[in-house]
Amino acid sequence: MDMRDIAKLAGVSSATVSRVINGSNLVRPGTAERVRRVIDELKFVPNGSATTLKYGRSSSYGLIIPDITNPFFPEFIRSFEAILVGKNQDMLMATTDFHASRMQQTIHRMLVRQVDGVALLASEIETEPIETLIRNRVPLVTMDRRLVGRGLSDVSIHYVSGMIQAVEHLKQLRHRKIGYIGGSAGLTISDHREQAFVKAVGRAGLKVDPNFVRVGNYRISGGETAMVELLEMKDQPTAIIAANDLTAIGALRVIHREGLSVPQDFSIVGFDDIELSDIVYPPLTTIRLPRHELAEAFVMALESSAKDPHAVGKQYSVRTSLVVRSSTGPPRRRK
Amino acid sequence: MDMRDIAKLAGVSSATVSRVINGSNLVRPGTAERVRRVIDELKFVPNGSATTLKYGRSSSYGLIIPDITNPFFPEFIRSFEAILVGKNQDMLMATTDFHASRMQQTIHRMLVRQVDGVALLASEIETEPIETLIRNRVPLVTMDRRLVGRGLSDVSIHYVSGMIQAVEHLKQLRHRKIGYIGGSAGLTISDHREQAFVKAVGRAGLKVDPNFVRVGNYRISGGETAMVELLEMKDQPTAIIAANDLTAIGALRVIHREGLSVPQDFSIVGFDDIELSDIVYPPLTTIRLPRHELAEAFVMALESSAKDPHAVGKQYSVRTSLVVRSSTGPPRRRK
DNA sequence: GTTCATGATCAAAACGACTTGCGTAGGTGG
DNA sequence: CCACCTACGCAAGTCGTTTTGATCATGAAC
Repeated sequence: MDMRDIAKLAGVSSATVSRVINGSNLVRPGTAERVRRVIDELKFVPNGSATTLKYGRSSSYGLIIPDITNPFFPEFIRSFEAILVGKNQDMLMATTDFHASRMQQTIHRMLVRQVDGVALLASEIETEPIETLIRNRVPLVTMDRRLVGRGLSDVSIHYVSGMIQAVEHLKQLRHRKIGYIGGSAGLTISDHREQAFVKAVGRAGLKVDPNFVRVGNYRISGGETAMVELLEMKDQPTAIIAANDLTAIGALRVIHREGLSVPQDFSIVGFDDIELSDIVYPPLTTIRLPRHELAEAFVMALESSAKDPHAVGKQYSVRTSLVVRSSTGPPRRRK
Repeated sequence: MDMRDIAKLAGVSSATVSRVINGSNLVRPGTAERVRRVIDELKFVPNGSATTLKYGRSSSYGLIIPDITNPFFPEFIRSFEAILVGKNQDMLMATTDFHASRMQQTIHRMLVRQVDGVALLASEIETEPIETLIRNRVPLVTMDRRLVGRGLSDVSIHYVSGMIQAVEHLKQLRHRKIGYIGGSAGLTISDHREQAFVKAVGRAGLKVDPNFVRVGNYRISGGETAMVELLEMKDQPTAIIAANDLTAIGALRVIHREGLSVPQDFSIVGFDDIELSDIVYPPLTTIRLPRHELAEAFVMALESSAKDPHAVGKQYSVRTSLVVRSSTGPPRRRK
C-alpha cells in the first residue's frame, strides 16, 4: 500500500495526498478531509525511507554512549528521548563499550542511516571518527571536548562550580586532607574533572597531596581498587572526592568491608547525582550534573547545526552544584 | 557522492561497483581491488534509505521498553545490542514511560522506519498496537504474553522454577509466613509473577496469607509503600519475596529506616538480579532472570520471523534460578 | 459571454542503490 | 580460425515520496 493507492481511493493524485500529509495549505478543506478519512481507514503509514531518500534528512539523531550500564546514561537518555519525541525526531542509540572498533562501526552505521546529527557522549573520543562525520556533513555535538568548528558543537560541563562547593563544604567540616579518585587515565574528560579538583582545592587555600590522587575507571571496581590503595597508606586523606558516583560507591563498599564507617572515618563525595546515590547507605553527598539540562543543551546544539550544517557550532555549558546528603561529616580526631 | 561517482573514478560502471560491494563473483579480483580502493579513499558510505526503499527491509529492529531507568533494561539492552551488532542490524529504541499514547506514537515511528521486527518488553501491552504491527506485516516478539500467531512470537519467563527454589530456600530456613510484594496491578506480567509465587508456596506445603500479598509498582517507591503497610500489621510475615529487585530494595530501605535489620527481622528475596542487588546492603538474595539468554531468545525470535513474516511464531522460554546472598537467613524467634 | 485571475490538482521527474538482460571486448581452447 | 567463455558496460526499470511546471476549473470582472 502506498500513497498512490490512497490517492486513487480518495479520487485525487498522489501529490495532493502528499500535501495533505505535510499540511500544505494548497488543498481545499473538503478534499483534505476526504483524503484523511481514507488514510485513517486503511491505516496508511508513509514509507520513511522514501522520504529520507528524497529529502536527504531522516528526522533522526544518533546518540553514542560508552556504557549504558552506568546509570548516568539511562537517566540522560530518558530526557534526551523525551525531548526528541516532542520534536518528531527518532533516536538511534549505540554503545561503544569503550572499544574504538565499535566506535568506527557505530559511526558508519549512523552515516548509512543518514542521521541528521550525532550526539557523542563517549569518552574515548578520537579524531578519526569525528573527521569522518564532519567530512560527511553530519553535525556533531561532543561532550566536554571544548572544541567547536564547522558543524561541530560542544557541551561542556562546568565542573569547577560544583567542585568548589564540594571542597568548601569539606573545608568547613574541618577537612584538610582531601583525596581524589579519578576516571580512566588518558581521557580528556577525566583530565577536566581532575583539573577542576586541583583548582578548587587551590582556591580553598589547601594543598593537593599527589599521593591522595588516584585513578579509577568510572565504575564501582575502579573505586574499590583505588580505595584499597588509599587504605594501605600510612598517611591518609580524611575526605575523598570521586570522579563519579559509581567510583564513590566502590570506595564506600571497601570502607564498609574494612569495618570502617562513613562519614566518621572518611567523608565521601560523588559526582553525577545518579538516582542510586540517594539509595546507597549512607546516601551520598555528590556534585549534581543535571541530566535534563544536559540533554536540552545537546538537542539545542543538534537542531541548530542540523538547520545549517555549514555554520560553525557553538559552545554550550552546563553548571554543576553540590547536593549534601549523609556521606560527609566532620573528620574523626585520629592520631 | 553516490555509487556512480565511485564507478567513474574507478573506471567501471555502477553495476560493477554494486557487484563489488555485495561480493558477487562476477568481478575480476584486480578490478574489485581497484574499486575497493576508491571506496576507501573517498570514504564512500552507501545511502541506506535507497537500499531500504528498494528492498523493503531496513536491517533494523525496534525495541520498546517501559522505563530505561529500571536497571534491568540497560542490562538487557547491552546484550541485545551486542548481538545485533554482530549481525549488522541496528536497534531503534523507544521507551513508553508507561503511557499508552507514547506506545502508539512509538509503534507508528517504527512502521515509518520500516523496521524488520519489534521486540516489545513494555508491560502495558494492549491489543491495539499489536494489531497495528501485525496488520503491517511487522514481526512482533512479546515478553511473557504467552500468545503466538502469524508473525507473533513470545518469550516467556519461567518464573516458577526460580520461585520454587526461593520458597524452598526460605522454608529450609524455617520461614512459614512468606509475604509477597507484586508489580503494578492489572498487568498480565504481574499476574504471572504472583501466580508463580502462589504456586510455589502451595507446592512447598505452606499457605498464602492474602494479607501478606501487596502490590507495588516495580520501583523502589512501590516497595517502600508496601513494606510500610506490612509493618503496620499486627501479624507479620517473616520473609518477603518481591516482584523485582527495585521493589525489594524499597522494602529494605523501610526496614532499615525503622531500625530493624535484614535478615534478622525480615528475610528479603528480590527478582531479576540486577547489578545493584549485589551492591546494596545486605547484598540481595534474588531470583536471577538471565538477561543475556533473554536477549538471545528475542533476537532468535525476531530473526526467524523476519525471514518469513507469514509463518506462525514460536513460544520461547527462559528459566530463572535463585541466587543466594545475604538478605535471607533464619527468622528471629519473636513473640 | 468572453477573458483573466486564482486556486486546486495533476503528471512527471528526481532522490540513490540495486538488478537484469543483453551486448561486446578480450582471451582461451580446440 | 572459429567457438566459447569471462568480465564487464550499458541502459532501463524498481522502490515510494516529494516537488515542479503545467493544466484545469471556478468564479469574478468587464
